[in-house]
Amino acid sequence: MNLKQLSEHLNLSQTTVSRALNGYPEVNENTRSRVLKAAQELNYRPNVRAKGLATGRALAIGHVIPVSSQHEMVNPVFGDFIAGAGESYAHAGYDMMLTLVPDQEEARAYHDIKARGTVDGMIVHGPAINDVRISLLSRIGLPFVVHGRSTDVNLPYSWIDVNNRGAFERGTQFLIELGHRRIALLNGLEHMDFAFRRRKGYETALRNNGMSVDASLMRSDEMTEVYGYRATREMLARSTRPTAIVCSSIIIAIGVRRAIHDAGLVLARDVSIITYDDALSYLENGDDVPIFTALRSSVRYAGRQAADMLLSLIAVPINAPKTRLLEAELIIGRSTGPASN
Amino acid sequence: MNLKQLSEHLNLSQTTVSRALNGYPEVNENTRSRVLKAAQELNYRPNVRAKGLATGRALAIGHVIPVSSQHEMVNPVFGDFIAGAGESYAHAGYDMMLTLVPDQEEARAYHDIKARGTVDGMIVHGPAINDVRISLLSRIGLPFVVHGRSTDVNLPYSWIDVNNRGAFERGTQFLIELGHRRIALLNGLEHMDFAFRRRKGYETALRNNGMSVDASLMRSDEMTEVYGYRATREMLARSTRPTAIVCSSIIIAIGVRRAIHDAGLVLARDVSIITYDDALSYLENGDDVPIFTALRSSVRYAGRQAADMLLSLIAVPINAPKTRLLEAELIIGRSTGPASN
DNA sequence: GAATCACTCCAAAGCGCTTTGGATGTGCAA
DNA sequence: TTGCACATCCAAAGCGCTTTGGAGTGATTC
Repeated sequence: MNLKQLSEHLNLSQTTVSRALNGYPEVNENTRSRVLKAAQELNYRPNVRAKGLATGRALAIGHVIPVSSQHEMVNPVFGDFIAGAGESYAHAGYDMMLTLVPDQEEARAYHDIKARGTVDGMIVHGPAINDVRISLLSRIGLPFVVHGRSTDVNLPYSWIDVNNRGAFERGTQFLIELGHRRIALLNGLEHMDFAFRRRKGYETALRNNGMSVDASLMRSDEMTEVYGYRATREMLARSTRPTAIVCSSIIIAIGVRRAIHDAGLVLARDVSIITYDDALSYLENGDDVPIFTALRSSVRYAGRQAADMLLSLIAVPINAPKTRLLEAELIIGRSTGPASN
Repeated sequence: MNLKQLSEHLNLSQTTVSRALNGYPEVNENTRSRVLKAAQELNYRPNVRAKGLATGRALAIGHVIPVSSQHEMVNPVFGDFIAGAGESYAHAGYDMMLTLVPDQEEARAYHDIKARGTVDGMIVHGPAINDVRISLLSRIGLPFVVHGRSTDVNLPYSWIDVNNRGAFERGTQFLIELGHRRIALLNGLEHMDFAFRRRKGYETALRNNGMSVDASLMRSDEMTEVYGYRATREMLARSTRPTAIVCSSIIIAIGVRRAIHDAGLVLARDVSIITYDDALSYLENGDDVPIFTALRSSVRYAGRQAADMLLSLIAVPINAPKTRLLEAELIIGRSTGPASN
């Protein structure tokens, strides 16, 4: 069933039917309801490609998912972010287009996508420090929203981010107030902007309290369970082991907990953990009482906000960049306690 | 830069340029290389929408992601499956289109997608027992591949699946041979086909060994860490607690491990765990020595295979349904030991 | 020398929609 | 009655591509 058939069936022109369906004023209300009724009954759906060709809009949003080429790893927060964004797209009648790209090829991928004309806008995932993609996309002229920010980029651009620095400063401060002095940081890869900011927050808290920053207590890697385990096992084997560990992901924290158990130590009593928590649907941080003391911010919510932001940028393109800074909340769970020595 | 501009720049017709770019024979090789060179230099990319309109093909594959409406949960294996599939699509020049749909509305979603004409084929995720979507898609006439199978559907259809039943039979048998007699099952939701088959496998192993199936040792729910924790805590509190637990997901197993620790018990010595492991990139089951004894099959690999299968079905539509049954391998880790009593 | 053929190329139609630029009809003021 | 505004509708162009149905040119065949 296409427009032509529908309009013949109604004895109307394609013009009128099209206008009736798209809510234009120059059509009689009786006619409009006739059209809508018939469209409903005949299960008519406009062909998106044709519509896109005619309007120049693709009615789709692109997500370029960087896949770590060394680790072949997809960021686990991705599913929930997408779930949030998908809700907004569905409401607005937009499709979501995914492209998975090895992280070095991202720049080319954006060019391709622009040239192919399959999307009206993009969400940029996983910004690094001084990320080239931002100036690239600005030049390309495709509306975009960054999930995160990029330190050292001084172009204006739209983003939604969590206050990573503030969150980690607060989390670290919390541990310091519990008496901890040897506090380790198991961070994500620090060329990533979020990880960079988290380290800054961690360091700020230490310095604010007159403590020195000890490089041997800081790690930076792809955020897996095994990483958390190994790094912790190694640190706990030292003569002066850390009494608290700050993790950049609940998955790391799970590995840390395993290492603590394996070492015959008790969580919260011997070693405290505080972790960042993206509130992933399948990795809820406990139910009534949180497992981990955590800095929580829902990545799903961020996805929905990012999508809304992008859709409004597309609707009114003259807009100045929009930004939104979310605060993570500190959740007290059962993984922290006063320093043991 | 579009075809018209490119062809004017080359002093050729659009026809010839189009044919040169698409590898048709009726064009002089000198001309073709001239065209290719110019296209390269001018960074020409055909507009996908226009191409799709003209050919009737969308050059995109649809994935409808069911979102559990009660739990707002996105299946965590999804990211890795997509990563695998994405590799195949990229090679073939296909885009990937995602639609997130509350699980009750799935049927309508497929109709919409077909009518909108945005995709050439679909991957069906998370099939239930007797899943209506299979007959629906057959009727709609859109090529599709199911990730999983659907018991009680007797139409022919293409699928790729793991031998869930065999895997769980084998895993349970392994525990029985270690002397376990009270073996619990923490399964996924059993209206889902994979979970149904897993239970069958588990029960088969018990029966084969003359053991009875004890409903109080079986749970079925959304596969989260908290579920694993709660169910285990509750079972361990009984007078006759299970000595081994079979889990349908490594995330459940992580919750189970936590409950075992919390109960003051020791993994493998007091309680054994064997789990299904999708080989998720961010939840690797340890490195050298696996954390959990597991039935492992890479969901990423399945994604790639599913995509290849679908692309070949699209290329040669007359094909009979393709099917592929993967075997999970049994990995011996440190979560299993002889029964303690 | 005419007919045939292979090789190259092109003009134009068509994919399903939107949108421009009227056309037609009606009511009302002058 | 004329003129005009307004409401309602339509024909046709155009979005960027593919593909059909030739057309032109030498070379080959008889």
